[in-house]
Amino acid sequence: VSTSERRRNRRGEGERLRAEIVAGAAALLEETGSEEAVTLRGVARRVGIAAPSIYGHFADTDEILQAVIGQAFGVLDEALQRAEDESTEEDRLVAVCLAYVRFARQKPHVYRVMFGRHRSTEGAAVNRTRPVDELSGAQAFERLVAAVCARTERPPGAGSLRDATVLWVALHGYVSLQTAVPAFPWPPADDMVETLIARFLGGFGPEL
Amino acid sequence: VSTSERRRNRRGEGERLRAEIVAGAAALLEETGSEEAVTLRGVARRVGIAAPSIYGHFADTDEILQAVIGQAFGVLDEALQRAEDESTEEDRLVAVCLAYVRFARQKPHVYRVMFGRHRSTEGAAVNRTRPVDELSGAQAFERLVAAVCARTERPPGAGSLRDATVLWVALHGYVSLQTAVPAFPWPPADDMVETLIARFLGGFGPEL
DNA sequence: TGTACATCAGTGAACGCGCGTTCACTGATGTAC
DNA sequence: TGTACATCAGTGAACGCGCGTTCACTGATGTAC
Repeated sequence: VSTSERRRNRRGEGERLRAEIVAGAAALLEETGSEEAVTLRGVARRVGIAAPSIYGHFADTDEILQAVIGQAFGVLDEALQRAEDESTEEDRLVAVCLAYVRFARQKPHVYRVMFGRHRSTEGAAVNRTRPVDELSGAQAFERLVAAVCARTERPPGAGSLRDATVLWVALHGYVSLQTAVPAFPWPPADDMVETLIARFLGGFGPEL
Repeated sequence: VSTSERRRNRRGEGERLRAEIVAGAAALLEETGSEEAVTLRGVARRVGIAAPSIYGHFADTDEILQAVIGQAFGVLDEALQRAEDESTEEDRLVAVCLAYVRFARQKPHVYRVMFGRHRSTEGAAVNRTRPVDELSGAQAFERLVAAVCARTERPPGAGSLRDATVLWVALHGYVSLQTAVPAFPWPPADDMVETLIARFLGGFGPEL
């Protein structure tokens, strides 16, 4: 995302601007730390285009944010997959959890928007529980479930859904609070992740 | 917070408006679910006064939000204290945790603002860890520490700070995600809290 | 007890600003002949 | 190979709106005499 002069895209490559807009909005969000700073005109300035040029690709600012969120879920999933691939079954859970925490710490404000907005319109029905695999982030969550199963040496099932939920909740609480209240005396991230896993999967953490 | 006609406060009672502004801002935040909806003019409309009337009590909108947050921390602390008072040492931890969760569920958007904004300016130094008791919510946190100690039958100390941190992180993650992703198949709140505490204490939750 | 006056609580009109959105447009680029 | 043309990618100016903020003000209320 540079500030240098923009060259108009060639014919047939108009879709490139779409990607630039998403990248610009993500950068703007992460830099300012404020969702309110992500305005249509603000994004246009950041990308280096005239404001109306956005309408060719997005109907409104919310659509841009949705695209930012969607892309971020993809990046998160890739990070978890890499952690999966580069770990043994034994240390997979730690690796996946650390990758999750690292993702959240690298893009704290994008992360906050991913998991901090009330998304009541997700799917058709409101006030209705849906299967996990229909929600955004489903793939990432499934990786966590798989890593839990690898660690507890149990087959996937309702129990591992519960286990993964408990662990997810703890990881999310950790990274969110660390971003929001940096002045709190947090333990080092590795320690914290290990402790969370040990405690919430029924083992004993260090120093307990 | 009514919409009925306002009567001008009598002499010497001008401070009443301050409280009305804070209440109006909190109501507006909770109803709209959006921090962006809490504008100076919006709050004035909600309270039923002219916009400039606010300047007698607050310098800007952020000051109003700070007051809302401060008051909410007071309410949270009172709720936890009530839970303390009405419980035995044995079931104190469950009672305090449930009170925390209930508070967050009753005012989910106020809660989100309390713990979701990056407060880098808290205290003088930036990027610097501070003792817990200098942060907002310190009293509430101390109640959690005390409840953990009551349950583990250990004296307060570094270990219980760590314990309370781990539990806090889990509770916060739970209530935040439940608000943000209501479509996720969450277990009932009581089950979830019990599971979190049971796991956290190194025991075994139900169905594990 | 009455009355003039200072003060307090709050107002109404006006401003400049950035926002989202519309409209007619421009100019480069590829294509048909 | 040249040229007319359609199309594509993006622009500039303008609009109405709600916002924060200022300013001089109003009118009720308590107080001093």
